[in-house]
Amino acid sequence: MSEMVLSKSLEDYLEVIYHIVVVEQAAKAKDIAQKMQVKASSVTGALRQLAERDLVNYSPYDQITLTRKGMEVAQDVVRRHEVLKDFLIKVLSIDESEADSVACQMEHAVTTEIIDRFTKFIEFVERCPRAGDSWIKGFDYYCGEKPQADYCRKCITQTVENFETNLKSGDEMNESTVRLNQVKPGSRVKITTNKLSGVTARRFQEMGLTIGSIVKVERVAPLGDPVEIIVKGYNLSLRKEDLDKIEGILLED
Amino acid sequence: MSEMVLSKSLEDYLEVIYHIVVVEQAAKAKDIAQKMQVKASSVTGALRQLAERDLVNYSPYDQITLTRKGMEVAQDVVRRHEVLKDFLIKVLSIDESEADSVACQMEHAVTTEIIDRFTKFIEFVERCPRAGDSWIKGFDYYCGEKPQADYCRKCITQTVENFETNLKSGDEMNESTVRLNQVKPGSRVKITTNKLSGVTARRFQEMGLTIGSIVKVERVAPLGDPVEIIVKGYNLSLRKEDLDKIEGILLED
DNA sequence: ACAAAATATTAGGCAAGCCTAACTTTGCGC
DNA sequence: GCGCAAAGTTAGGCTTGCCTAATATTTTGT
Ligand SMILES: [Mn+2]
Ligand SMILES: [Mn+2]
Ligand SMILES: [Mn+2]
Ligand SMILES: [Mn+2]
Repeated sequence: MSEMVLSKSLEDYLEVIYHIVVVEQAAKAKDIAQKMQVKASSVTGALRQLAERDLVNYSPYDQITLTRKGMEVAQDVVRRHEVLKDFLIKVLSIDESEADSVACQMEHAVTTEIIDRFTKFIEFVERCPRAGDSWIKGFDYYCGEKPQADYCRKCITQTVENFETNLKSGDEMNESTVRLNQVKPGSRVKITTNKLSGVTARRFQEMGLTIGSIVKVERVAPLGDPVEIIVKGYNLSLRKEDLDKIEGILLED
Repeated sequence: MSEMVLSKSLEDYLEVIYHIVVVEQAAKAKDIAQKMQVKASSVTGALRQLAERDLVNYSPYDQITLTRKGMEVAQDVVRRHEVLKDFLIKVLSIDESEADSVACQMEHAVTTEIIDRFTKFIEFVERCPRAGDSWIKGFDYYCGEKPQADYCRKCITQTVENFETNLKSGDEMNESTVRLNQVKPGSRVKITTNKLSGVTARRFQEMGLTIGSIVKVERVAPLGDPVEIIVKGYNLSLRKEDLDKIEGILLED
């Protein structure tokens, strides 16, 4: 068993299949070929390799779906892709379609630890009162023609405003992270952290409870357990001890 | 002629050869092999391809050097590498050796425009009074165990301090960019921008006047032209009109 | 129900990049 | 100058990942 190192190409196939099966219930070779920009015969070859590694359920002329393990790996690739794309768009202001294609190449170069670091960084930029949206706008401005003095005047003004607003409101961060088990029925949360592991982690991921997904807490049973949540349109019922390991950002209604 | 799209592998060979020839005067196949972690016979194959594209001067058993074009392309690859590595180390606090190996994979995925954006961003983080070193330290802290409230108190304090210091000193940026032709003899400058193009650009690059390199202005001739500078141990004599197109950060001392 | 069209697979081939093993060339010590 | 070790090259082979062409299967329309 062990390391399961996939080639860039196979990671991309997995990614493409993932994006198909979250919409349809099974992937067609033709659609995979079209999204991968390859001929159908290349898809057959890739599917054989993925099936050999137990990442897709496949046999000739049969339905193509992801196995449990395949779903897990695919989601990991997709997460790397999305985080990098987010960084390129939100922080560097690269345009969406270029960000997407560059992210899809970079995703194969980075470890999960580096992606976590990117995630934290984006989050930090969004939430730190010294940074935030206005700071990123400042960066755009800074990238312009003769920006320095002008930018800096704005920057310092903004700094003071932020400072005063923050002190007044008592809000130290721009948004607050909560654990899912602290959330009251009716609230929505954007998932940022998932510390579950093993089988439970997999199960939840498959149910759509992934980083970045938005979850609404629906009902809490009389004894606080189980808790019913809605994610991607599905109702799920989870034990409180598991919710404890999932964090997110509380969204305004 | 036109696009000259090199494979990742050939870009890496070029990069390795570059790093050798800036120290020795010619590259040995054995050393290339060792740095590329590849057998010597693979090097021969790569050299043939690079020679075919006019990037290296090579024929069997002969000296291996970079052509003008090869030097240019190599420096472009090296720049992509260094900028990404810098970002990973300075902004995300990834450790040096991992940053290096990840950068060497990412470098093949990014365009020059994206690299420019990274460069500007690193510069912005270093120079903006709202960010700077203390902000990045804040990020490290933020990544720790239970950091939020605590971090934010520091952050806000720091913001105010920065604000006051900046207002007092009248310095709006943490460091100031100067054009090389404005620099007085004896000063050192870290190059950040090079707007030269064509043959001149190439010549200067070859002489070691690259982004990030540190240059000392030695003497200015009576009429202000030429100017003598030291870069990477070499004395160079440049015309004032060219210096005009090069910018950098003035270093203390 | 069955032919035609669409979809998928197989077979065979090619390029890139690496390898090992066998060879040639170079250059150094004596 | 000569002989030998080190360095470099060539030949041939392997894997990955793509292709085209031919074949097989499934789906669709009547
Ligand atoms: Mn990809
Ligand atoms: Mn991708
Ligand atoms: Mn590289
Ligand atoms: Mn590199």
